[in-house]
Amino acid sequence: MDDLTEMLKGTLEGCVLEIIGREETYGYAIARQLNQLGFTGVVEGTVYTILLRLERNKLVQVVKRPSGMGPPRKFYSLNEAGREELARFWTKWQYLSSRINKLKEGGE
Amino acid sequence: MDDLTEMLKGTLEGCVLEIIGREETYGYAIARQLNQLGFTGVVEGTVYTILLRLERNKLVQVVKRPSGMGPPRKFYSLNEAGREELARFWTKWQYLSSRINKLKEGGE
DNA sequence: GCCCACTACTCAGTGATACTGTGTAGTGGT
DNA sequence: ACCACTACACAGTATCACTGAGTAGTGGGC
Repeated sequence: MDDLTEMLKGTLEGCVLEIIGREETYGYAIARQLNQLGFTGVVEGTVYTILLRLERNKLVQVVKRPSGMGPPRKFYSLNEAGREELARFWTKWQYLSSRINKLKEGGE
Repeated sequence: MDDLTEMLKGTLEGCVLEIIGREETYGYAIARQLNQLGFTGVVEGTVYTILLRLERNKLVQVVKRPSGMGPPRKFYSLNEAGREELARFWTKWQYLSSRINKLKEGGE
């Protein structure tokens, strides 16, 4: 698939929120999961910047735990603000994608 | 609706291409049409920057015509490269939106 | 013991995009 | 003369995904 970078803007962060909302997880695993989900070309560096942003914006709770497979991992889970942000994200996605699809189907 | 700015990145240009592809039209009209289609908050300045970019990237043909209602209008229509770009845009949209919707519906 | 692959995170800098604000200008109504 | 509406351009800003370089821990092959 072509480069999706620009189209991911504004949606990738929401996708990361969704993944974290399912179960407590960490950056390296999120990156691999995204790629497995078809978000090809999303590299680790990108995921880490999003995670640091989520932390800075106080949307997640962070716990550091030893790994056994390498350096310690930072596990992320959503707090109340994060769950609200995730809900807002899906509302916006629903709104926008429906408009775009209508435009695509020839709607005026 | 909340601010859609970030989510529009990478898709708004494609939407403008789609509108131009339907019939020859001009910036001011495109801006009003977008708002009518539910893309609220998209202002004229944004549309003009996109149009100038499309022109610079040689995806459109431009014709200037007097208006009778104000200053002359710049009418845009797609050339072959523009139609190809539009097709690529919809392919990418289809790909990405399907992945995101699958994620939303709880798919792993 | 030494290198290398894999795991795991950080951070400064880049490129692309939508938006803001300001300016210019033509037409028509009061 | 003034104002509203139409119509476009352009410099500057904010945000976001990405790049590249760096730091570290674990374990396997030689």
